[in-house]
Amino acid sequence: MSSTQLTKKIALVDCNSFYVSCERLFKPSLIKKPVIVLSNNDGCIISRSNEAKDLGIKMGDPYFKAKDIIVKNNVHVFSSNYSLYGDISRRVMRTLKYFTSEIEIYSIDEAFLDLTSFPNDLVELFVKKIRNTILEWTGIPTSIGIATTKTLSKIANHIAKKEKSGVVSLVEKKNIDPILEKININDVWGVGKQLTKFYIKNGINNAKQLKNVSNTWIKKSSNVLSSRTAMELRGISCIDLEIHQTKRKSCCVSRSFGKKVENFQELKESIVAHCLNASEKIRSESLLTKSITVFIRTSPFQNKGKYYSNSKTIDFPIATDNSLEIVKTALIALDYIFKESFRYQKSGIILSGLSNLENNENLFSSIKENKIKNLMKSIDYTNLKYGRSTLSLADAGFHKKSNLKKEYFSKIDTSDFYCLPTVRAI
DNA sequence: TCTGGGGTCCTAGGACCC
DNA sequence: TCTGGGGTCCTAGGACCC
Repeated sequence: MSSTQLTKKIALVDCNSFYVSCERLFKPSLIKKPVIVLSNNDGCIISRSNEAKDLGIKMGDPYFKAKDIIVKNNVHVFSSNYSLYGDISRRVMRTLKYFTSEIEIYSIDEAFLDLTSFPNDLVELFVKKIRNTILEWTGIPTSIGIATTKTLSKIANHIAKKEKSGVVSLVEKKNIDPILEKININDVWGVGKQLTKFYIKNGINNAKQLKNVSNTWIKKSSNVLSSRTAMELRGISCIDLEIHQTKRKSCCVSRSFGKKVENFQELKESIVAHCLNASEKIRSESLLTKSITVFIRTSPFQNKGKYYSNSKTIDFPIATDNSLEIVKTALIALDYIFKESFRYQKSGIILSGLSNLENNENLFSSIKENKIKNLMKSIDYTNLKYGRSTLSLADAGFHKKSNLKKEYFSKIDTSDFYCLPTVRAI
């Protein structure tokens, strides 16, 4: 095998305007039209079609601030439909796995592939085939960037987004400096708001300049992560692909309220609902939690009324996945931090110190515990079969209309039989 | 009037020990 | 009355990602 065969080749596959693309699947008339998708509560803009980007609509902007542009330009608006996006995402990832098992699913719409074993001259052709297959099998357009490190593949992908072919490889490029020079420092993976400010202050404005800065200086003035980024720009791979799925270490469930909440009862109901949600999640992944954090806060954006934000963490005596115990503990924590006469905007819980159920077979497990285990199992089974919160706790409130705004919901659920479109023969 | 949700990792600083 | 220094562990908060 020649040495070129061994060049590290990492591809980053990224779905274009993913949430927008998912909505377009069911409304093809929206292709080439400006479309945006909003976050929970129709709060922020979290996905934009290229046409919407061209109108100057910014990622993360609050919806109400962009409303003028949206109305004036007839931008199509959707509330987010996460179960749809999750399902489409699984289809995309399954398609990728059909091509290679050397894959790290990085987010709902991105995956890294290790294509090192492919000959350099065939790799571009191969990813074009991948791209076409994803489009054909799922209807989702993607961009693919290939390079010798993760950070460089991000940059290749960034460029691919603007190419018609949707594919860009930097692997065989002798000198990529002219390319790196055109990449703004804040577009480099791992460089956020704070680092951007810091780098610009020190005369580092683009990826090429960061690449040429000394490691010791970066480490001294920032941290190891930043020096890794610079190394990766030099083509030295420091961030490995995580091919094997690792279990998560924490599980957070939180929501903003559609309408501000002032009374304790309503806050309590939201916390109970979050707990049931989170404990169901960790049980489905065979995890136990060591501690729970409850947090509540008022809106940080409103000047009227004072700001209040607080949290409380409580450890469990023994790691648990028992909804009842988790709820009970959460309510004790809530009692600690709740204060009257604030207009609460958000509440949430975090389960942390998660560990494997199998490694925790407890010597003291009693008949009572087995009963609880069986109860949890049947709750999960019922809710899976008949829909979320068929079985719940009285504390979560009865038949409550959820305090969540979703004005532009597409009402499509690809995992629900009753949402199948009907076709009639004429 | 209206500003999302869910993760990971690193570091500084305090507590504690010898 | 004088009052060290170094190590480890833990946690809260910050920065980053999508």
